[in-house]
Amino acid sequence: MVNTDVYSADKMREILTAYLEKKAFRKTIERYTILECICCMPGHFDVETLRKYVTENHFRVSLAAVYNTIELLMDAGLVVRHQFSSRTVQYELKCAALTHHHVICSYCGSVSEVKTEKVKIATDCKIPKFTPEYYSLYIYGMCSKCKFREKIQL
Amino acid sequence: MVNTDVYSADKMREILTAYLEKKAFRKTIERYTILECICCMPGHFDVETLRKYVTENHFRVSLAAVYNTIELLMDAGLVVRHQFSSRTVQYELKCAALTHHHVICSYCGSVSEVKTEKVKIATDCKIPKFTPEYYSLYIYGMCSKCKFREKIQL
DNA sequence: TTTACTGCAAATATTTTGCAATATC
DNA sequence: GATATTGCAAAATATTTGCAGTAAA
Repeated sequence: MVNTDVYSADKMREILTAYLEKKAFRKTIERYTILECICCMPGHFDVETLRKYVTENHFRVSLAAVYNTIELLMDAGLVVRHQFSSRTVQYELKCAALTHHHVICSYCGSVSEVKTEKVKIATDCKIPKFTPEYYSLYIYGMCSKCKFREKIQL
Repeated sequence: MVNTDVYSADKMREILTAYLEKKAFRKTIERYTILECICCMPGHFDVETLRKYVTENHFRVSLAAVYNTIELLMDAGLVVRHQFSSRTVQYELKCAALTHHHVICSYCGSVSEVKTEKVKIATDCKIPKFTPEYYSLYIYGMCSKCKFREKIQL
């Protein structure tokens, strides 16, 4: 059973600390600040938006540090990556991502969400030689706007 | 109910033709050749590999045409995009993708597959204002190799 | 004949890397 | 004090675009 609670910023800081200690990585201000900022950002974000947010609200960080840190936070299990369309890579707090799946309109590219409880994923067989930790489901289709647009053009 | 048959190359050519006619796009040799080549390629492929394959086996196509055509084939519902890791965008025939979900090791990045029938996805509620057409499920976790590696290091 | 599509090369966007400076351990 | 991590800028990579030429309708 996967835990779908949204963690507090405190809890996440603890997880990051435990991860850094286990891996013997350094506890830099940048790493904690970037995590802090991610916790403050609502929903999805991209690298540029995150960097702007950090820089404006706290202090200057280099692009390299942002990329490094996101990679590290993904490895620590705190952040996940999404690629909804070819252009933009987006990220999201993993504990937030666990609460919903993504619903993507193939026609206009709009992204919405559906609560995890409303979708059941059941693996009949255990996957051989694999221990699942996280399911990421993307539901593609046509949103009502595009459906309407299609209708009136016929 | 989603059709999970793997189409023949003929069937796909027909689908492409119907799509091009409906949209009043032109039937260029490049479009048919690229689709043909995709049908010959086993499993996933990236833009560069596809282009190399087309060029080596048939005739020279520009990168721009490859990008254009992949975009078009995705719109036609013949091809889907995957992004398993940050580096590589991969594509796959949609009718092939429908037969399996992707199982990705978060630690070493290896990608394997699990048959669609072995995983049940059930939406309890209809998704409001949305018509689903295609489900894409990524199962992240730890493969046996990484599990073993982790074990012997403890 | 018209113009959508291609090829080519340049432009843009995104991500990574090398190296010196800095901060953590 | 040793060195992992940062900042910066340059390099590498991936994708898009402008324009002239070609070919589909």
